[in-house]
Amino acid sequence: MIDATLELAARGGFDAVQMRDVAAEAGVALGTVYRYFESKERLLLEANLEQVEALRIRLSERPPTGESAADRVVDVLRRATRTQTRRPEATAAMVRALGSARREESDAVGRVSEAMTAIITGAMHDGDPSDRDRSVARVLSQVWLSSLIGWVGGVDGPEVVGDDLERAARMLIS
Amino acid sequence: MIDATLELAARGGFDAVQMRDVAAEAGVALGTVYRYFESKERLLLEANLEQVEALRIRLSERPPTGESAADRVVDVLRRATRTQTRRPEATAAMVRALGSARREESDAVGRVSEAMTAIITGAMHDGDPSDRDRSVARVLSQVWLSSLIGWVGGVDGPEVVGDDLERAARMLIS
DNA sequence: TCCAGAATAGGAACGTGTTCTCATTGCGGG
DNA sequence: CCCGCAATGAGAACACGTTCCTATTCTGGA
Repeated sequence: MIDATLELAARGGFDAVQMRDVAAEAGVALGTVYRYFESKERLLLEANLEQVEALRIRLSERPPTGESAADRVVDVLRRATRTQTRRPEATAAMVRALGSARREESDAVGRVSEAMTAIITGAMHDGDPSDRDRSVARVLSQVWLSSLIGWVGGVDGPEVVGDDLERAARMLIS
Repeated sequence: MIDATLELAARGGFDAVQMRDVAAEAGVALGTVYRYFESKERLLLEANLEQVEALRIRLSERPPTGESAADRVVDVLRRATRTQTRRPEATAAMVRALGSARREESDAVGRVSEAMTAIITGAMHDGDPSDRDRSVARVLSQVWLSSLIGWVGGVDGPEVVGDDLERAARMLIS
């Protein structure tokens, strides 16, 4: 079902992910989709979580390059952003699910946000992150989300996401 | 119509703002609402813009206190956050509209975002903001949005919004 | 005052997320 | 093998955002 979701999302964004179509594409009944995902938002959030986890795995295989912590963080964020802006419709669908989540999906939103923060702290240096590291990473993940919202909402162009993140990272990481 | 929207939003959040009810509460027909607001999101965004502008006016009447730029920015952000967390349902409705906006509403989202950024630069010091000021203010407005999303989505408590903003402001403003 | 055109009221209708019902299928224990 | 029960299929039904249509009301200019 998540594969079907990603497929439909990649094709036409949030609106193209219609629960009846997800069911049909996955070869199950509509009720079965709702048996495992309580809402369309949750379905997209779980799909998003899978993508973020995949990114984390890719990063562990090919760690970021760069001398300083700031360079490594920027490298990670730019790579992530490039991946996301390459599949605009799918990203837009998942970002919209993130931005319009209700309380029922707070756990899924929290997991996505934690995964993004962990990716950033992981790029800073080996070992446990300090409190300040965590604060910086949290801010960067917030900039990340807001910037993506601005992009999928048509306010900014896709290059703005990476630029926003780089500027923020360089200001925050001495 | 915007008053009716705010009234309904304050009562029950995003889901309580039903276009038929907005029309009834405002004493107009449903088609009339759609004549002036092309979608529910736009209606909520215009309502949000009104609130943000009202905040800007309040701030110009009672400017932020504080010796340093950082203190003044924190003061402004905390006051704004307190206003927002006092009306949780109404804020949740407007934040959800911000987070799920489509391209058609990009102008409204852009205006809200610019207004928030202007509020922050205005708190820093008199006169024109420098490029760095603008960058800092943009990051803070992005943290603001993401943090509100986390709060209305039930991921974080209301106090986290102000704390996030204060931490970010103190890290960014020397 | 009267007319043309815009604005509005009132409400039907459509699409899609969500819920619900009921029949059918698949499965583990007797 | 058969029963009980959970999972699923299939689809109807409902709610609400959105669109559309028609009759009525309002408004500004001749």
